[in-house]
Amino acid sequence: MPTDSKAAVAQALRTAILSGEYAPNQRLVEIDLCERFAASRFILRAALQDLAAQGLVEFQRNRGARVRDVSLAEAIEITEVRIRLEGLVAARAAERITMSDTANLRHLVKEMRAAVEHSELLRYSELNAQLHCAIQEIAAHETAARLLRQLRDQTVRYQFSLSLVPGRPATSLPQHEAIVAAVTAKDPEQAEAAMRRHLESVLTAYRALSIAALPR
Amino acid sequence: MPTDSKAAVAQALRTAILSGEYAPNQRLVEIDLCERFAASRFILRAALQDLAAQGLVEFQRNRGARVRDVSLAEAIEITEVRIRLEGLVAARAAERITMSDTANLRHLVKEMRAAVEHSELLRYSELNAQLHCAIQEIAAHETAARLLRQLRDQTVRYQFSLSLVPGRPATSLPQHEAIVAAVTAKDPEQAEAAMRRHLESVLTAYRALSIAALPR
DNA sequence: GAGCGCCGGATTGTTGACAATATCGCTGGC
DNA sequence: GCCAGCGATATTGTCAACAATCCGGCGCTC
Repeated sequence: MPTDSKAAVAQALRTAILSGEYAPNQRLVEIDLCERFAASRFILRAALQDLAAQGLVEFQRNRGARVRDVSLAEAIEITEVRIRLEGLVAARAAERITMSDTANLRHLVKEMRAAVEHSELLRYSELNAQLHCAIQEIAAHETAARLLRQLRDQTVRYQFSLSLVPGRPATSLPQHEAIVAAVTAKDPEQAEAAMRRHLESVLTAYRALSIAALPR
Repeated sequence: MPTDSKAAVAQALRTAILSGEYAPNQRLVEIDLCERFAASRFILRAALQDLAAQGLVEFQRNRGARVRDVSLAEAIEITEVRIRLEGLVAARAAERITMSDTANLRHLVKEMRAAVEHSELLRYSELNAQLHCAIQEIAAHETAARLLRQLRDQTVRYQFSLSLVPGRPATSLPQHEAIVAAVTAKDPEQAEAAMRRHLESVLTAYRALSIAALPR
């Protein structure tokens, strides 16, 4: 990328979008953003183009940029891809895990259990992200990690509503435990299988949402 | 994207890079490209940024763009991802295939067989791409297709050298036949497995290259 | 003769202004 | 009262010029 400030602006705008500060389909007027992020239109445009390449915003000719609205159907497609990629990552993590990694993962699981017990949904959701992230770091698979980051960004909106489905933490906690068990046992195949099972259940939850949404 | 000409320039430049007209690490001087593609620097820059987002070129601050050199290690990572994604796509294709699709796939296989018999390497390589492409179209999985296109673009260079490995077509032809057989039999699991086996063998070939390259 | 610093050309990064286009409200006709 | 056409305004798309930076060659010193 030409400039370094572009990256900073892109990152700031990304977090703003992900935090829901800009709603899907909301127009992103360049001048307003320039003011907010104290950047020139040139820089801002470059940042927008970056985010467009990552699927967070989309351009319409002569109508500028808007926050891209990913449909539930698309979220399902993305999850189907994630199942495979996170499976790969889990397998690699099982091959490469060290003892300090093991301690870290077990600690995370313990905290997740506590969060579920105390019904701290937000905390659980946060730990969930941390766990997946930690496994990705252990795997050290740059290509998969980059793609997963992108895909996850596109579905944050749904991840939130998923975590609100009653009973979701209760079903996903043991799955996470199974994943960590297989990864720490250095069993790539089991790890991949456990991760796939976990995300398959996420996929099922999405499909349920999708059916629920149909007959409004 | 702002303009439509940007997309055209990006596409032209992409094919130029993929065809090897610009070598890895070769500098892409903006003015020269402007002249060649009859575009303003503004447009050209936007196109470059696009290609950078797709991993085909990379920027170095104040030193402009150059063709990105993907290492063999990276090609291996990419293939590991492709194994999973193409597996997903094959499974989906098996679920959705129609009769006319079936005829099309079988025709492609027949041509591949002929190409192998006559030792037409280039033709076989071309048909190979067509087959994978056809399966992707049947699957109609936009998310996976987009990612695969990107990943494939990054590895074209290696795909060429792979097809020159002696005996490669002989081993990959039956694998392709197995994939088509499973997909046309509408058996998603078999299709995914067959595709994975096929790409695993590609991966093995890459690893062999990588070892051969080590002791220079 | 080798190394170091300086200068000039080449190339990229950035800006502000201008042109093109869409959006929206207004006016007038029916 | 409503719709079509039209003009004003807001916004984006593009450009050409300017500033910043890097690269290579030159001379100077030791």
